[in-house]
Amino acid sequence: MKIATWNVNSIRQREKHVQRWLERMQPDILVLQEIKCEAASFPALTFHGLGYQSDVVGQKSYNGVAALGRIPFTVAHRSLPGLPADDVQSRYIEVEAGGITVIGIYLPNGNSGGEAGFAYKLAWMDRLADRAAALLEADTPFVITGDFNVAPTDADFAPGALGAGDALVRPESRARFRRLLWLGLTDAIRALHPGGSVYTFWDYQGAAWPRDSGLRIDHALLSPGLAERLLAAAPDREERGADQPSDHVPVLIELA
DNA sequence: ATGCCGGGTCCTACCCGA
Repeated sequence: MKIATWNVNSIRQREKHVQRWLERMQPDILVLQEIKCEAASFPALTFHGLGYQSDVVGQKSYNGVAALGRIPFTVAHRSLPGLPADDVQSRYIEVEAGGITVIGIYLPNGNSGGEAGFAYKLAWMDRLADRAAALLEADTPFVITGDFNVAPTDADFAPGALGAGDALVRPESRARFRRLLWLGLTDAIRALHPGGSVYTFWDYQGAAWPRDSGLRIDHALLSPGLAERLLAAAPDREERGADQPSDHVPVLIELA
């Protein structure tokens, strides 16, 4: 089973990129982040023509996530359980497919909005840990994948690519990421690539891509049973070299 | 740390991302 994630930075700008990538890689499930549109503007017909059903958690201008599947899937949640009822940010989709729960997330960046914006990120991560704990308690096989906006260790960003006060590396963000691991989840990319740079994002500015000044912030965390089935996990760097690319590349994992 | 790039939108100056 192949499960993938991709922050596309506007699906309307990246429709052709996603189409080509689906044809090339044939993931069973692909979750998307930062689609930056409402459901009515999502190019569902394009993907349907490739054999993919879709479900969209849309939002105008900002955020927005979606799931695409070439195997049947059902939607379990369109928002992160436990968040306040008046939270309007579209950042979470949870689907069930092939006997697995696939959670696609666009975790808040935390650098805008001052300390309140950072507190929102941390609260979101606390609710995510609650959700993971509930699924572990129920013995549900699951993967949480998407744009976590956390570089877990200093090996996960190029020297100089981030300042020490950045919300992507602040100790509070990293502590909450570690809590997910301590619950028993496996960081799929690091399990198979324990050393070195395995970046998933390169800024558009400052020639970050040609200098390979990247970040590893898109992740796939596996429940214990799925970790035993892990065959492959890697970002697809090739996509960053495409014409008019997203600043993130897809991350693909394969399970036996 | 930022806004050099590249999305978005009450359409064009300003907000946001990481």
